Amino acid sequence: MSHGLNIAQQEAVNYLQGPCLVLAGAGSGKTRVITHKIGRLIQTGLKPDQVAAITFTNKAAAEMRERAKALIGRQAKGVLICTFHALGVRMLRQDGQALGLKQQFSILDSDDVTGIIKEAGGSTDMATARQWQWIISGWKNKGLNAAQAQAQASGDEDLLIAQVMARYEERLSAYQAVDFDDLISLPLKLLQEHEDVRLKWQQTLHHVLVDEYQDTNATQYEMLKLMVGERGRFTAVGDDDQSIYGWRGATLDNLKRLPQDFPTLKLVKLEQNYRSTSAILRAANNVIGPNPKLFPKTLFSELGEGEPVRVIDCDSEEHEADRTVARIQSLRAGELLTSAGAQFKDWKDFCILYRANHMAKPFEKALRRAQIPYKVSGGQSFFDRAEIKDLCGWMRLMVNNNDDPAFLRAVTTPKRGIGHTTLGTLGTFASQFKLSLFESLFSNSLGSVLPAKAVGSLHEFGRYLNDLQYRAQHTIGAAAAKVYLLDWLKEIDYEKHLYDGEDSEKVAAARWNNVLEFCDWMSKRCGGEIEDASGATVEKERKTMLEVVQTIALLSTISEREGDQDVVTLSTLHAAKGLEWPHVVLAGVNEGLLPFKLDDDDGINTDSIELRLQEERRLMYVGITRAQRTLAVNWLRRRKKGRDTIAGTPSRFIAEMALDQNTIKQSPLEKIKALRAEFAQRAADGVKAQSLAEAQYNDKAK
DNA sequence: TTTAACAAATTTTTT
DNA sequence: ATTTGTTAAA
Repeated sequence: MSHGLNIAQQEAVNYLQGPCLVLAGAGSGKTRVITHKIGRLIQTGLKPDQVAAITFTNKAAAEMRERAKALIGRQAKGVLICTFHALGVRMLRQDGQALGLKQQFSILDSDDVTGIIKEAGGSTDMATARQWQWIISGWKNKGLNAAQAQAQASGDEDLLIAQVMARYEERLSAYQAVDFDDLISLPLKLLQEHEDVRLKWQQTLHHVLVDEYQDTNATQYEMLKLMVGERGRFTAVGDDDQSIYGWRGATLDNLKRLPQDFPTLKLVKLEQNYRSTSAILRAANNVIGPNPKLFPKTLFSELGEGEPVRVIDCDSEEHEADRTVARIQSLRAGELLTSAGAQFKDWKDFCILYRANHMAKPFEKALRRAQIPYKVSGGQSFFDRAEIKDLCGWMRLMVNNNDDPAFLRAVTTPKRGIGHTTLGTLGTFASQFKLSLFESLFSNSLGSVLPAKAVGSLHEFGRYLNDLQYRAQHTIGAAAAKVYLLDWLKEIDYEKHLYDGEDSEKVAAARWNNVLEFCDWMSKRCGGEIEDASGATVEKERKTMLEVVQTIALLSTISEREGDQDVVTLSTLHAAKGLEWPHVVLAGVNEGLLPFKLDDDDGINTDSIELRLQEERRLMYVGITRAQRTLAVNWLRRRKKGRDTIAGTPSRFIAEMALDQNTIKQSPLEKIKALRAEFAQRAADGVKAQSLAEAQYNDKAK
């Protein structure tokens, strides 16, 4: 099992006795180590289902499963490879009853959560609701419940939010629903308070591998500790330089504490990079250099110097997109390369990375104009689309009648003469009698608070839902599911609803297409026959529709086979972690974007500016190290900010890359430095950057 | 009371 | 440019 591994990798794979921490630098083959170690564990006699590998994203889990399958064959199927959250769902479905959670609980997406918090807060607007949601989530990730949050609250606002949190939690349990944070904190509670459950999981899982360990938060670490128990049979793989989820509660403390909590911890460092050229790696090392080191390591590459890193200055977002498209086309034609070597001519060899989702738009436009196929990953997911959320609302309500957010969505789509006034009264009625909205539909005293007409429409809706529910229980397998779904859509006349709601026929058609795709996907998931990678037909476990619906909230992507599409990738830096491309363009590397504006303390972010800067630097590092052969770094002279345009300054990280003078053709390093100094001076003088940009622009016009 | 049309305001990163 | 709150018509 150790063929093709270097010494350090072998060491990590073969150490099975106890806790093991693998410090894996970027591109050092950490997925390889994990998959080989899974194989090794099975080779030494463990059954596949005694091994678990936990990843951070669904995508990473999918890839891991793929790689494991390639290495050890069909046995990989039995290995539990999933995200922390998916593992949490599994635990709660199996043993959640011990916490008073019924098996058919709902998982709320973050929009649902915002809505509930808004309600729980009384008269709060959307923006503050989001802020509070953020803060509450932060508390939950630290393992605090509402009462504890109240106890540690500092200041009136914290106290108020803690009270809202208490009401929010009440509602969740009334709805029999959980949010994303609960998927970690509730299983943790389960393991803490129920010894039988804890022992069961400890006996089941003989070895747990954790990928991207640096991104775990406090509750995840506690959960891991309880899962592996005293014996501490686990392998944590991570890189402190790639920790970019601090804003989500991830903490490097977990890395620091590991050697203390497990004194027998075996430490292995992977320092050879197999991904990038020396030129790229040097830039990466220079950027990360100023950050304090938890475990010092020196990455090296044997792939040779390679192409110099390019810095490209652009006039605007549109200009940047055009230049980037031109660059991609040139590279595909074999131009721009100073040295011969393997060329990468497929669209899928190219990737454009940026800080924030909305930055994808200009690139999408330019790529479409140039007729280059592309995909946007890590943006708005398929399941965030309004039409899909409509359908999921119906299904969630079918699975869990107490799911009030789902009720509200379903009852109003399509419009059936029930509006907010009726729903408002229904809502107060329901909370008065401590019923869910759906339950109160059938209450006898409903007629005393609502006009007969409204009661009639509500009853009709309720009866229809019961009917749907009944049919869903008897619908098993892909073919039946498909018929069921299409019948349902016809009955509620959803297609008409889409065309009515959209003034552009094209958009409506696209939405309807999404709906059909969703039905297709749903029915496939219901099992029966499914084609696997090789096109062979594989029998999958058959599931009822209800079972499938429950897992939807966790998924972010619908296409399971996106790897083999030959398309250019657009992605956020965060979503790009763990991935690599021959040619990478980092877009919008400006002060204020990357690093993101660090100045204003809005009171939400408790971390110091220095800590936040360090995380931004790691983000830049992650971006640079995605590249295998060529890397271009763009910055904007003028960029849009809200409605108006402001002057752009190159990111300090560009200077920190310490590129060779002569490698910066378009924009010499000195020029960047001078420009930055100039802007800094102006800012100090109190001159608004905007007016400076105006002046520059006018100069150019002359 | 519902629904459609209109005005206003809002952009970090993900499960 | 999209999405939320507001107002007017049905």
